[in-house]
This record gives sequence, structure tokens and C-alpha cells, in this order.
Amino acid sequence: MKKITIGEAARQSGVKVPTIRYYESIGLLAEPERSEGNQRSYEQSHLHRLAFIRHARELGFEVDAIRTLLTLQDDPHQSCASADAIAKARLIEVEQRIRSLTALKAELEMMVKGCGHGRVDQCRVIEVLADHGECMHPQH
Amino acid sequence: MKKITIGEAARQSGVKVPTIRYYESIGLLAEPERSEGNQRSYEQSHLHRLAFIRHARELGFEVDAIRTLLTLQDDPHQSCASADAIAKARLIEVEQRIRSLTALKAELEMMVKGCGHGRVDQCRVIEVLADHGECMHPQH
DNA sequence: CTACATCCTCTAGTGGCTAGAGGTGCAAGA
DNA sequence: TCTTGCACCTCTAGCCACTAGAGGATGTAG
Repeated sequence: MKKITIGEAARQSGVKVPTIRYYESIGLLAEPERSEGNQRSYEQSHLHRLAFIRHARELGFEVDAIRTLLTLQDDPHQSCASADAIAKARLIEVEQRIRSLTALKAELEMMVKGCGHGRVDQCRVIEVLADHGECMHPQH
Repeated sequence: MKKITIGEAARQSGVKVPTIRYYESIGLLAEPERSEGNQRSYEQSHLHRLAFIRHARELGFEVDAIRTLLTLQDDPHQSCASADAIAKARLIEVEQRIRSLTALKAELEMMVKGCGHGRVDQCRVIEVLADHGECMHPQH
């Protein structure tokens, strides 16, 4: 029964110390036992939880979605329809974001390519920003 | 000399009324004249400014970058090297973001495809989140 | 003159942390 | 035993770029 300090938990999970405390404060991570000197003392289960949360955050899931996913994980007999729906919704968001960023990329490339590296009054970067009509992607 | 109210400016520029006031408060948009009753009264130049700002925000430029771009626009004899650098930096950010989102997309697709639509304990969505080793994209 | 939309200022809230102040606990070396 | 020094504690405030709402003034149409 070795006790895991918050610093050690941070090292092992890759989640920063203040962020761990923050997750506890918003109820994402269960409150751990405390040492005699009031210091947090984590179990392996907390580390699994942190890894789960971290991976989900990296995938861009919002804290509320993670909360739902965690309650699902806690009750493995439930239908996984909600988990599926959450992941699908996130996938659609990501696809949309990629599409929109790809359009931005095209516009930025045009701006940068058109820059004559001279003075501002010949600069395509400023010109395109000033006049949206110049821009090839009026959908945004 | 028709006076443009803040509501009219919002309608024409597509920037919301509180956002226009916010831009003024942070010094992005010059303070307009006021009517006798203390209401803002905009000129065409403000509308151009707002259009510029809006377009730049849509392209994801941060407020600080926009501040720089605006001072460049005000002095057309300057070299446009800074504008070029800002746009290039933004382009690199966007490209990086697209790459990372594309990796996420692949992982999410795998999760969703692997979901057997049964119970949570057979659910790939939860499983992948819980164990990063399951995930094909260990670079994140 | 009365509705009623629009405007004004000001404060506080959003998400997901991050930074810092001011103080306590704990392990190792002198 | 004492001290050094790091890691821990709580609490508050700050970050970005807005957004929401309170509470009141102004402007316009009928």
C-alpha cells in the first residue's frame, strides 16, 4: 500500500498538479484519502481515471461529455448508446472543423503567396483582410 | 451625413452590438462621436474597420495580431514584413491544427466503428478512452 | 403622450485551466 | 536536533474573447 502523492500522480498521468485539484473541485475526480498532514493520497483507481480523462480531453471532449462517459464506464451493464452518440457528435464536430480550417488554410496561403514583400499598400495580406470580396471563400 | 447607430453598424458589419462596444473598450475600434443623448454615432471608416476586424477574427487571428495588422494598415508606407510574418505564423498554426484534428478524426472513427451498439463492457468507445495503448495514434 | 425598441453603463459569468500569495508538511543532510 | 528546501495546502485572481443581464436613459412611431 504505497501512497501516491499528487505530484507523483501528476508525473504518472501527465496531468498537471493544479489541474488534478481542479478536476477534483468540479467533481470529475473523486476526492482521495488524506494523510495525517492533510495531503492527498491517491490509489491506482485514481490514476486510471486521470488517464481516461486526459485521453478524452486530448480528443477534445468537453468536461460535461467526460462526466457522462465516466458514469457509463462505472456501470458496464448499461447500453453504450450514449457513449456512441457522444463520440459520433464529436466526430462530426471534428470533421466540420477540419473543413473550415482547410478553407482558412487556402485563404491564408493565397494571402502569403500574394505578398510582394514590399510596402503595405501593395500587400495582399492587408488588402484581403480589408476587403472580403477579394477572398475566394465567401462562405465564412 | 447620416448617423450610423451601433445597431445599424452591427447589422452592416455582422459584429454584434456588445462585441462592438467590447472592441472599443480594448482599443481595437476608435471611439466614435456621440449624439446629444450620448449614443454612439459611427462613420463609414468605423464600418471598414469592423469589417477588417471581423474578417481577421474569422481567420483566427488573435486580437493582438489584429492590433498590429491595423496599425500597419494605417501606415501604408511601412514594410509589410510584419503582416507577412503574422499571416505565415497563423498559416503554420492552422496546418498543425489540421494535422492534429485529422489524427483525432481517425481515432474517433475507429472508436465509433468498433462500437457494437451493445453494452458498455463491449464498447470500444469507452475501452479506447480507458486505455491509450489501444489507440493507434500514440503521438498525442 | 404613450408604447416600445434601442441605447447607455456596469458587473459578472463562460470553459478549462494557470499563476501567485501566503502558509504547512516532510525527508535528507550537517 | 536543526535547518534547508522542495512539495504540498487553500484561496483568490487572471487568461481569452466575448456574452448575459440588471437597471436606467433615449429616440421614434402612432
